[in-house]
Amino acid sequence: MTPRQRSPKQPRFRRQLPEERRQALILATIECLKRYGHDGLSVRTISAAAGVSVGLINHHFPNKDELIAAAYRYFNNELVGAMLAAVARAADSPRERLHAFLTASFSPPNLDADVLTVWVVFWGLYRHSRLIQRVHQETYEDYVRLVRGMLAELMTEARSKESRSNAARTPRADLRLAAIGFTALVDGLWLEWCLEPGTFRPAEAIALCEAWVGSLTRRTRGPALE
Amino acid sequence: MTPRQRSPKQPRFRRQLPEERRQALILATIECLKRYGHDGLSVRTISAAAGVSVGLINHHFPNKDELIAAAYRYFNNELVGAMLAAVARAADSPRERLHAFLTASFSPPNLDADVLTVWVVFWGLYRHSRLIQRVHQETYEDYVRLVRGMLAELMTEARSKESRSNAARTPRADLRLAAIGFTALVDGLWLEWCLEPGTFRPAEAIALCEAWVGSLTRRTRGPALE
DNA sequence: CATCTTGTTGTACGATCGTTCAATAACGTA
DNA sequence: TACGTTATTGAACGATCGTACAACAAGATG
Repeated sequence: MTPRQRSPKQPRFRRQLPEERRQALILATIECLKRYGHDGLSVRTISAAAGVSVGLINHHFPNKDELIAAAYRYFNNELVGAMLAAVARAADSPRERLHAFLTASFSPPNLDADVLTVWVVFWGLYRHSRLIQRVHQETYEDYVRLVRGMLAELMTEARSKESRSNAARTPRADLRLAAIGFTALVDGLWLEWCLEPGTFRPAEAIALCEAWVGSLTRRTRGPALE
Repeated sequence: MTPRQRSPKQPRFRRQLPEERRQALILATIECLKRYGHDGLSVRTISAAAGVSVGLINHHFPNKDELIAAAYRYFNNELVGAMLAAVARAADSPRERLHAFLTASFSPPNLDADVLTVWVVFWGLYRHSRLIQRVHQETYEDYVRLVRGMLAELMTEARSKESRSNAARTPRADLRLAAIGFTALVDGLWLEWCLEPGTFRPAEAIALCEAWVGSLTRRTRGPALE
């Protein structure tokens, strides 16, 4: 009987370093977001998921919004970090780097409906929360720089390989628009797949993106302008 | 003084037909969604925006979720209807129809950060609400059919114009992937603009989409497959 | 003008929200 | 072992949530 009875030496809880506990709460927040969407963002749900009492959140974070912003920062950094790592891991051919980027974009853990749920909730908070806006601004620029860098490599490579006569003709405006279009295509396909996974395979999404980049570099002006 | 004093014959409220009141509540719901995001979805906020007391919502709708689902249905129908109308209004050239579609997509009232806010909140509800899922399924298929129809026109036109020898070569798979890629590009650009309106102009988004479709129809296989 | 129907009001209720705070106890340190 | 620091608990608070419902009144009907 009473298998639940605590032996006298068994502590009822374990103290942790503030940094570790903060990280655990951040992970619990994201987990709740995946499981319950926006409704998962209550201190009671989060603290229960973290195996901790309600009051502890306000001991490690000034308020709930700061915890959510911290979770958003972690989530963003995780994504950008994974992308940077995937690209860095690939060979130094621009084409292979792009392929690595796309493969990472269209495979787990990124390609997951739960991940979309998390993003959507954060987007929903974006417009009315200065905190979320600031975190977005601070973390997203690394992602933009990565995309622009990859495309710039590809376009200069294609430019130098194609012809030596008009080597400097590709205008800067094309890189800007190319990055915009590429990001839109990747994000749009990712969104589409997460909303309805049955309609196409990840490999097809990668092929679509690579074909877009291909038609971009085959002719110097690309599909960016008619 | 007391300009607020009601003259004895002034009625304190006006009775309306259930259908009219329902519609007014739906419009108020969308308005609150635009203004306050997810936090605007409370019966008190909505009823205040509609100039009506709290209890009236539960008199015209079985519960709050049904009101939200009705608002989602209206919002979807409004968008799809505007798109169908814009395309129907255009001349019968497939190119012009596509242009009309893109122009409607990338101009007000669709191209609006407030509209994005509304979408994001609905997406956030999608995964955990059977009601929202059903409404989405019922209303979105018209949109998909419109896009597929436009692209099919363009591809068959390009096919017959290009060469009579291999007229029947364009595989069906290309239309499917083309529609997927096109939708992704349009939605992705739209999302990007709403999140950060300063980075590119609507006309540039339209040009990007038309260039994509152009490179799709120039060579029979298009950028869909390498 | 009296009557009836029913759209509308506004209070009340229980549940849940985020936050506060005094009490508790885990665990490093002397 | 005794002490001190502080991470942790859990009850309590006021606010707000969605819903129910009895009372009210607008407007059609006779």
